[in-house]
Amino acid sequence: MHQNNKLAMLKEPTLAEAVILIERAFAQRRTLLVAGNCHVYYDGRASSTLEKGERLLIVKSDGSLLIHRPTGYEPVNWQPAGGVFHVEVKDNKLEIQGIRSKPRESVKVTFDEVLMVSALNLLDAGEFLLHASEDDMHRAILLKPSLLEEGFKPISWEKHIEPGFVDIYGEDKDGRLVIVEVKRRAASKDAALQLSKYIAPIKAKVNRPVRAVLVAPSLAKDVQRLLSTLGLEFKALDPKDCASVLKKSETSKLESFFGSE
Amino acid sequence: MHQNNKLAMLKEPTLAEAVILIERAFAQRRTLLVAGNCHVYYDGRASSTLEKGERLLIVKSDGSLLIHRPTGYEPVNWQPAGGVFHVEVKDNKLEIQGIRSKPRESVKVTFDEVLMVSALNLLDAGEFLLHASEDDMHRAILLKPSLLEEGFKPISWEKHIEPGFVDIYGEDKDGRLVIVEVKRRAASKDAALQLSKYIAPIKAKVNRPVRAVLVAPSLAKDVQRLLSTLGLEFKALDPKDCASVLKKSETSKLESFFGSE
DNA sequence: ATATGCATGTCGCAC
DNA sequence: GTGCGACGTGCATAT
Repeated sequence: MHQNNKLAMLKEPTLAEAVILIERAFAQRRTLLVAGNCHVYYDGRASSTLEKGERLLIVKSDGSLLIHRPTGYEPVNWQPAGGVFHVEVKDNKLEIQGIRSKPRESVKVTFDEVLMVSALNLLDAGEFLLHASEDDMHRAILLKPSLLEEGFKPISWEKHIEPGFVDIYGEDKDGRLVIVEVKRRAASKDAALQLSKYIAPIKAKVNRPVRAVLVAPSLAKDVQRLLSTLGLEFKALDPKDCASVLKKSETSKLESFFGSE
Repeated sequence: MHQNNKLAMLKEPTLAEAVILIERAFAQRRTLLVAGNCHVYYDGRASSTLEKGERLLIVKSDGSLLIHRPTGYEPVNWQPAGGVFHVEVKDNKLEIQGIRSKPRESVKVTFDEVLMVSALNLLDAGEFLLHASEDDMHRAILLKPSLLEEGFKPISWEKHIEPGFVDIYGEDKDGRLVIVEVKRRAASKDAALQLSKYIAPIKAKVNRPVRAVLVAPSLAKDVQRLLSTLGLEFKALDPKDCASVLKKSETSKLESFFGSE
């Protein structure tokens, strides 16, 4: 077995050899990888069985568990963080079981052959930044309301109006109220209906003209017609363009602080 | 390097050694694992950066890609199946890039240190079976309508009624129409609203009493009140109980075929 | 090809 | 703790 502070690994170990390394990986909270021939049972919110085949099992230091088949983006079985684990050799098979409470569920993986075991001590404090989320779109519109239309003045955002929250709430150049629903993907029928359900309650409260605008990069097939039926408007806006607006704003803030050259 | 038909792996290889194995893994469509210190850029539907840290990269034979940090169920970056990959050593760093079309996007992983590389030839034809989906609930009710209520007679399912599809559609023991919306989790406000929007169109068409029943294991906090407001009913039903009903039905079919002993 | 809705969704955030 | 909505959601299915 190769082993040092960062990495311990076994190639085609016996089950007895594997179980020792796996136990130590659990005890020391390493990232554990086990590749081999196994079957899997899951029971919890639903239940599933996976017949024998070769897969990769990953158990992370926070107690999350993933079982990956050789194809597919998604794990075939999994457990979110917080599981506790048990490993043993029984009937000449290596059993790894992860149990989670709230909700109560368990995954049992039974290997009859292990290709590889690896215990990794991964250190990762790197920052992760994502741009062009729906939240970026909100912020871009608040920062530069003309993205929606000239003369738009935001009043509030994430405002709670029964029956839910309105993304952005403002008034147009003629003083009419504007309700804005933002989507980072092509707006579906559902988005239009969601927006429409706010109109009546708000009209009832404010007693002045109310407009409702759906903001999204595009509209799904038949949503255009639905919009006119429901009396909604549409404004095309791309999430990545919003991210640029925010970035440019950061840059110009820096420029105003440090000078632009 | 350890190597055979199923498994090739390198512990703490030089970048030059790593690149050779990685290229071969791509060429032979192996499942590739690379653990090491890296940073990641993503650009496509959105964009992201991940600063340096130790992670596990997985590239599967179908061209899906996952980057896993040492904690968290979800990959921090990823690419669904269909990507094409390129690897090279540049500026004394190992770069692996995955590119996907439709939508156009790419993930670039740059390692400055590699802890481990592994290329696995995983064979997996095992069948996967899941029980207790929403679809199982539909089927259980159709098979045994008394799960909903005594005297219920299903007429159709997944019936298209503007503005969408009704899960199950039937009539009760008194001949009233019943619209059923099924949820496998606690029913939310949204589920109630979704169901309610079918009532008016259907009433307009059939000109006889219409009931609407929400079927779910439980109700979210304030949904009870909303139900009375909207004139909806609730029937508690657990997805796993539905799965048992289906399983028992399978068993009894087998029994009627083979005899129960 | 596009649109619609489920998912063992997961995750974060507000109440 | 529970509810609610976003997600680079992914994915299957129906049109």
